[in-house]
Amino acid sequence: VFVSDSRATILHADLDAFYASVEQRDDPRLRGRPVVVGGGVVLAASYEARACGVRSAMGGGRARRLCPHAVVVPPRWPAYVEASRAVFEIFRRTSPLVEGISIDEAFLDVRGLERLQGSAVDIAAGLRREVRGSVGLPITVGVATTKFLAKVASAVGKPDGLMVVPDGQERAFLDPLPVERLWGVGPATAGRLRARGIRTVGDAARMDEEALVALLGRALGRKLHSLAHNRDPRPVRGGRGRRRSVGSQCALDFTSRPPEAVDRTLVALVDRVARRARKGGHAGRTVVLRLRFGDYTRAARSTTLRDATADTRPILEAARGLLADVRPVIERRGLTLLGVAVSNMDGGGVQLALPIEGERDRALDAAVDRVRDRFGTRAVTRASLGEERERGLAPWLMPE
DNA sequence: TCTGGGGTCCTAGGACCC
DNA sequence: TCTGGGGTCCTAGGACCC
Repeated sequence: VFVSDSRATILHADLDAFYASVEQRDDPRLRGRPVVVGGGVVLAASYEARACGVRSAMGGGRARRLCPHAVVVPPRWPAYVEASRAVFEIFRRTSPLVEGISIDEAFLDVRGLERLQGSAVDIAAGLRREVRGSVGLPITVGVATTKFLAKVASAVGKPDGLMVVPDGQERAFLDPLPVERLWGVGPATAGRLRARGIRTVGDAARMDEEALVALLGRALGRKLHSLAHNRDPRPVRGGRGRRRSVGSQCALDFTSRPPEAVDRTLVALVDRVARRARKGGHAGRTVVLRLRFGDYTRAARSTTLRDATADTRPILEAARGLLADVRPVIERRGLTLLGVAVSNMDGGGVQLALPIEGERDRALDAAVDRVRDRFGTRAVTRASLGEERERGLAPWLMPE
């Protein structure tokens, strides 16, 4: 197919059953057999295991009941990180415009590469061959005119597939799909839609935007209305997106443990979060304590500091204060999960988190993005912002 | 269905300011 | 003294995603 003038140039590339596929690649005995990665909770299930109904995020006990002959293996994080790195290298060789979404998926915009590499479909096929050939993993690629539709296409094309939605065929492709395929429709939203008889994307597309807004709220209603019509203006953005929070949590039944044990866990969590924040050059103003109680209800408590920080001590102090406030609830209901996060990394407005030592340039880049986004101007550059700050014209850009 | 760990975004109400 | 409209920030909760 020659589609050099097609607008379908966005690729969504998604590794299939990623962790499980890495395990099958590295241990030939696992090939062709149902494989479950993770014991307590299923982190990934091979397609053989999925055939028995095993899904990720499922409890390990249920998975074993559904698929008694499955091989359960513990996760090997370093192997997954290395495999991901190798695949992303191929992504970046394929297109200069790559937006990573997670460890195993990315968007690529291949517009303008046709003369060099052939049509978007050719490029997608080549990408799949190369990932299979040099990394040894199956990958599915969706090709379409928008990010959203490329993602839907890859989901429909799984596993080990190539799914193209040609320019002009978008509605025909989307309409019959269940609404759950829309990004942002989970069990709760699907239930509300179903209660109104909306089962397919086509049903949603036929609704007025106001009706969807009335049903689901402003943001979600508008978004779903747009997506159902394949309106998704988001460009593929290269580079790292700006991180909004850094957190860590630990699921554990603390009910029979003394308060000192809870505090020790808190200290360890804060230490890990602060370390990771510093390593990534992040600092935030809001400290969040996440809790799950004995009855599996959840709660979060937060407090906002005067200044952004990535230091262990102020974060720990704040977290201890929050914990003390919820102590009575914990004593009544028990505690089964404790988490700490540092968020509010941009301090609101266009203000920037305090940069950690050595992070000046990255902080300036982020400030440039932020100002451009906020004011819709391209007139600002890193040099001009840095200069403004230096001359004291915009001290809020990078408080030190 | 007996539930991990890492995140994102949205909503709503209250405090506060002009 | 009472009131309006417009805005920001903070907190809490919820839904969703991988």
